[in-house]
Amino acid sequence: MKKREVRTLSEVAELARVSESTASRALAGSPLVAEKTRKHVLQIAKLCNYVVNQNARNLRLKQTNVIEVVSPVWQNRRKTIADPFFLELLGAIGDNLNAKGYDLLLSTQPPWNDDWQRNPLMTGKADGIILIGQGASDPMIHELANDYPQVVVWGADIPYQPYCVVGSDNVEGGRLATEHLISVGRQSIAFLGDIKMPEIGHRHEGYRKALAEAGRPYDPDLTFSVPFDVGAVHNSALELVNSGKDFDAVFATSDVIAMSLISELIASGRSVPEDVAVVGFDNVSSSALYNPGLTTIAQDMALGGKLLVEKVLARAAGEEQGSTLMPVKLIVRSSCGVNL
Amino acid sequence: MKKREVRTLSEVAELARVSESTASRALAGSPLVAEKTRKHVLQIAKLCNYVVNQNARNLRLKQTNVIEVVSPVWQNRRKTIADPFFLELLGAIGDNLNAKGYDLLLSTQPPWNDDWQRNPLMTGKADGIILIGQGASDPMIHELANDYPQVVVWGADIPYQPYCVVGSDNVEGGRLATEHLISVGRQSIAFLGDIKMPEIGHRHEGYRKALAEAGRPYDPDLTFSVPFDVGAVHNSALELVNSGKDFDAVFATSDVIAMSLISELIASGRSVPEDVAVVGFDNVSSSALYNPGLTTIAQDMALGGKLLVEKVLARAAGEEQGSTLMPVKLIVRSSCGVNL
DNA sequence: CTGTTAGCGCGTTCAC
DNA sequence: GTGAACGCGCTAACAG
Repeated sequence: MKKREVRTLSEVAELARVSESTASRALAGSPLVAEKTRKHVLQIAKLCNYVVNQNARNLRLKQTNVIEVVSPVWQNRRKTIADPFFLELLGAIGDNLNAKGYDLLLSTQPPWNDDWQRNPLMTGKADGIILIGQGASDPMIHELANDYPQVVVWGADIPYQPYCVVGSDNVEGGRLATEHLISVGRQSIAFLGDIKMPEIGHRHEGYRKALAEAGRPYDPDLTFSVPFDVGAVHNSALELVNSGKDFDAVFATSDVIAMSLISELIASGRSVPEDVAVVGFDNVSSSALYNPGLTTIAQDMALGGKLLVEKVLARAAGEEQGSTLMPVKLIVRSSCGVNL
Repeated sequence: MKKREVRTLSEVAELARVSESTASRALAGSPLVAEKTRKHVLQIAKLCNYVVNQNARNLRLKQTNVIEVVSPVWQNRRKTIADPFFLELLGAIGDNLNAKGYDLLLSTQPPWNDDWQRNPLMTGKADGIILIGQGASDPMIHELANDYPQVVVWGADIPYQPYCVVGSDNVEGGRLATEHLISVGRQSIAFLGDIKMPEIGHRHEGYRKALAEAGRPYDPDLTFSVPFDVGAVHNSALELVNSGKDFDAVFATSDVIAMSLISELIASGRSVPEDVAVVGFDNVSSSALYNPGLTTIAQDMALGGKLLVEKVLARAAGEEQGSTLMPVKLIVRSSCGVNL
């Protein structure tokens, strides 16, 4: 079994009887080196299992080839349902980063914690940051993006905040969901989600828009605001279920929330979709496996990951990059019954 | 708005009218520096928003404060259901790493790809590696762990492979699941899962053990082996559903597989738990939200993350660390009906 | 084409 | 207590 001891460039150079520079050039595939000596150096390097020390290389090159991904969701992980949506988006980001030769540093803490010591751009740990979700930290993001252009966020495009964001067309998503519920003959449609979060706020806008388009009145009592926290999701679903309100449909603003709601509905003796139709949001992979199959609004996570990576790398390279709103799609399954 | 320009230690030293060494010592909190000058340097540093460059620091210290987490699951992500189980374990790992001041480098590629160039231990990118899952790459893991002790894997403890693994007692889990199905009065219990994967193999052992303990015969035709790949999960669930085999219970080896199966069962007109009882594995958070609530075997992901981190850091520090088998627990919900 | 020199930003000997 | 010098491992500028 060959030992994989880490060696230094100078050792390789010595063994190959060339200078460090030539060894370096050979390894980097520089055209400034003779084909013969290049082959020689490469062979020696392979022989002693040499690999360049990225740390030293990065120090010299003043770059890192690392992008940090931060999920505020994680800040209160213990209270939070591990939403598969995040994993799917993370996967897409990882794939795209990898394809471009970048590493992914995953952080559970926002960059502005510990008096900005956590900021990987300041500590030289990363070349850029992808922030997942804005929530309440929008002002901090604003400040961060103001100092560092190489920041991109996944979330809602808030007009007066001029940082680069990639996200779905949440207004249209909300509209589509609600429109579908209306088209399927439902009369009283409730809304379940934390409208203080920008993305959810937009979905609520779409909800009201669809109502208006159909000439329906908007009843504020049918909007149930729920923080993204497992106890609260549960409580709000319960609150809605036990509200005594008369509703025959619910637009739940995430698939996980929809599932939580449906399980409560069923526990309370109501059936889905017969008694109440439900549409979710995200098109998480398990929504197809749910019983009943969840009708939902699909976000294109693959495209999202691609765009986030493209933009953050472009910005790290000094280019300008604007925000992008991605189209959404209605996926019809069984949780709303059939068209009447 | 204050600019957060990255400055160097020598600049801070100059501004503080001390040498680089003293500045370095002051920032590191060394006792070799006078309290007065320490305060002074710190103030200057704060004033110009100085943060030490970790890259340079690490190069000097020959360490990285980074642990790489690799999930082979990701190698074929496009075909794979984003299993929430992974996200929950990842979260636990991240929390523990963070608490110890370590960063988490997430990799979609195993360290032995690209002729070992991906190995973060060789490139100086990380101090240790946590591998999630063994699957078919067991020989490569074996070789890797042989060269580098600072590797820990989540999976099944295969006796003849002497690397450090943390995992659940899968045999006992399989036994508990099957025993429950028996105790609930089921006669013909099928097994659904890819027994070529070590962990699933152990669960299958437990399945047979419970059967034997109850004096039941083992019918190989009731074991349906399914690769962890979305199409195949679906196909195998379908295969099982349409097999014509006479079964009134299924032990599905993950919650996601269980959900997929149940949705097929229902589509085929059978009801759960009345016609067939199902128990899953993992106790993923959404299993409580499923309809019907999924009876399952809980793995302690929080403990798992804690142990993985403790062991990898200990090993990176040169200490010995053996494998750990964690206890599992049966969580009874509605998918098996009530005890007869 | 190749070797010599210098320095990325920091921590740590060793003198004073 | 403090400063000067050195080197972590590598790449880029400059000669030749």
